[in-house]
Amino acid sequence: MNPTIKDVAQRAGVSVGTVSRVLAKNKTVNEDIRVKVEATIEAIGYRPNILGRSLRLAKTDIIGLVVPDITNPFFAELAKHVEMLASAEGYSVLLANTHDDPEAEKQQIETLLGRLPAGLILVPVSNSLVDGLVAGTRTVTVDRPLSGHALVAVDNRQGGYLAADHLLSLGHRRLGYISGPGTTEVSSERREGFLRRLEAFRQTHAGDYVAPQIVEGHFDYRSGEELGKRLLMQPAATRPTAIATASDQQAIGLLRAAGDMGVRVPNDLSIVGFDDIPLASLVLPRLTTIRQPIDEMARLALDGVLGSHALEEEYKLQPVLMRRGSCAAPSGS
Amino acid sequence: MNPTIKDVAQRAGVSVGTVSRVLAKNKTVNEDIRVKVEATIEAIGYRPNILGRSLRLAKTDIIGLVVPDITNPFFAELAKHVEMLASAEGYSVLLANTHDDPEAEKQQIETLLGRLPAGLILVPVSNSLVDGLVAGTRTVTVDRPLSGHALVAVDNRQGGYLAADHLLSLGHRRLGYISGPGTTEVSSERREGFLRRLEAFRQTHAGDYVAPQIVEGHFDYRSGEELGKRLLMQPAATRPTAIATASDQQAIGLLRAAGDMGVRVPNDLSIVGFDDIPLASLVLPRLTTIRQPIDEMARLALDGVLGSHALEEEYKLQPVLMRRGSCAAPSGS
DNA sequence: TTGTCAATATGAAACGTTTCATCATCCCAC
DNA sequence: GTGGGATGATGAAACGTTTCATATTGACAA
Repeated sequence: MNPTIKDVAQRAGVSVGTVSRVLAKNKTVNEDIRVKVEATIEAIGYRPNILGRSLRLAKTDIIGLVVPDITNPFFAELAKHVEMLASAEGYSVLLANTHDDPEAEKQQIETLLGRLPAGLILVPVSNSLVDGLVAGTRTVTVDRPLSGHALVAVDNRQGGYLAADHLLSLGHRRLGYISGPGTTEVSSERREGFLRRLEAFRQTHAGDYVAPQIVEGHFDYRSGEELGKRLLMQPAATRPTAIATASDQQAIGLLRAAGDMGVRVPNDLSIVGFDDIPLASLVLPRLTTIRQPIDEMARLALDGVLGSHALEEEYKLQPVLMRRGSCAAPSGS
Repeated sequence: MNPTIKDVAQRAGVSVGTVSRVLAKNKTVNEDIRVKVEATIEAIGYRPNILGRSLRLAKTDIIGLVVPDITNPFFAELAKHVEMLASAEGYSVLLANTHDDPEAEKQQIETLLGRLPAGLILVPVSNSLVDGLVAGTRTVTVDRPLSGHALVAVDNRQGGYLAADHLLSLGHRRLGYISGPGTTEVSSERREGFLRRLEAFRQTHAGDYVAPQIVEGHFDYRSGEELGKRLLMQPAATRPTAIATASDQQAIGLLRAAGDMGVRVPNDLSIVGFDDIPLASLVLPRLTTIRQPIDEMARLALDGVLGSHALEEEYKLQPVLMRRGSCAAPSGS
């Protein structure tokens, strides 16, 4: 088997306690001995057994990361940043997928907690608190709130607001909105922000105001495509000249629907997405979208989980509008 | 703190050894006692401490998964399947990104090995063997080979062959090929397969044969776009009527380049990708591509790592051509 | 010389399991 | 009634650390 601290101690002619203190770096240890022990460690290729240490210290160097679906580019991006930052601090990341299933989520979180992680970063799918979640582990939720826990998220209302504002200022009046599942807070906040801006517009331009057409589905490509078709299937006179979506995936699905139906973007239809996933700037046309500063979110989440200070309740970040090629003034104007 | 096995033993009036045997399920234990112990466990909410167990057993329930970039849809898909299968077997997945950097890879693998994983699933970026990697942990590489280790991969030559075959049979003669980095085996195999089919064609249709135009870059979107532009910038008379790529990301980049330059797909240009990432069937037009059976690859990799049988050297899977909308007969015909 | 203090090494306990060699019961055959 | 198997519980050791109380040493002051 691998050499243990005992082997090092024996070979270096000191006690295991001393070796341990050498390992701990900051402890006071006689220089000569330190050198000898370090040489021995090098010589026999000793690597501390992390299990022994963790058992003794009753904590691990592991961060649990629970996401609905790692295949979703937004969460993949989150995972990448979390992993980068965590490994820079000597932590490893344990990945779990919930597939948007509350039952699976509960299961996953429970086995994760069983591994005594240093902290948990969670994108929750349900509001059902897992037993012991509150008590035990430092937990930060990302993107979606979970009562009783710190949340790192973008200001979704502001995001929806920006999308509507951009389209209105380009001159669009007949707007469509492709929403995410009505049950999720994220989704309703984005929609709310969108509607709030429209409402403000109505206050000042009552005559010019047109009620938006809203459809609702999932956050994924397919849903964007289907709902997009539904909105675009109308005669040109009533069909929206611009559509905002609750996710870039939806927006890309919508792009596809538009292409299928011969609706040109941005000439006949303007589109603004949400998230700014990497692909957003690679589709044709490049997608105008509301960017979530996901690197910043990862950093805050990890700081929250690893930091020793008390957890804030909410870290709301400001989304920003990325103007690209999928929006233009309506063709009539 | 959490209740320990000692608490259970004490409360149930038995020894810790007995509780342990109850936990082990398959051991012989008196029925009454079993019931009482289980009740006690339930009553005080005892959860075995996994660190104590792992230390004693000198092994963990953790699978290390090392990929170049979790943001790449292909690896995200791999991670999803590995995680699903692993968690069904009671294992958790530790995720590490190497960013295609050999130094980072070495670092990541070393800290991973320090955690004594039950096995390692690795998409290697370099051929430098990590010390102790061979000796210690059951390791399976995926997608790319690493000498001395089991490999799960698609038959890349066959994939390239299929792509060329499809394009030839549609009537294309002036072919282009966008390759991945020449240094990677995966990339050269795909290209090789492509060229082999062309060579066979030349044998039988020497007069009809045109040498393919080959460009080389990275596997990502951007590279596909740039290299695509380079190929398409030629006058229509010499420009390829069909291009195969080494990845779907490249193909999607190429799609974008074509769109930018007013080259219509599939009318003016046929495209066939490689991988069949989820997005492939969602772009417009839907991408004809060489599919890697990634779920199967994940299953084989996990079986290899967890199974007790000796590791095979190679599991080569057969890729399959997915005919979708990005290919058509050349417009002249 | 003795006492004191600082510096630093030591040994053992503790973390929570599993396992193995013992030990206690009980039942049955003779 | 005794011997001997089964059956099943027990106690202790072991896994590899860290830490804490204790021991050792040397220097220096009184």
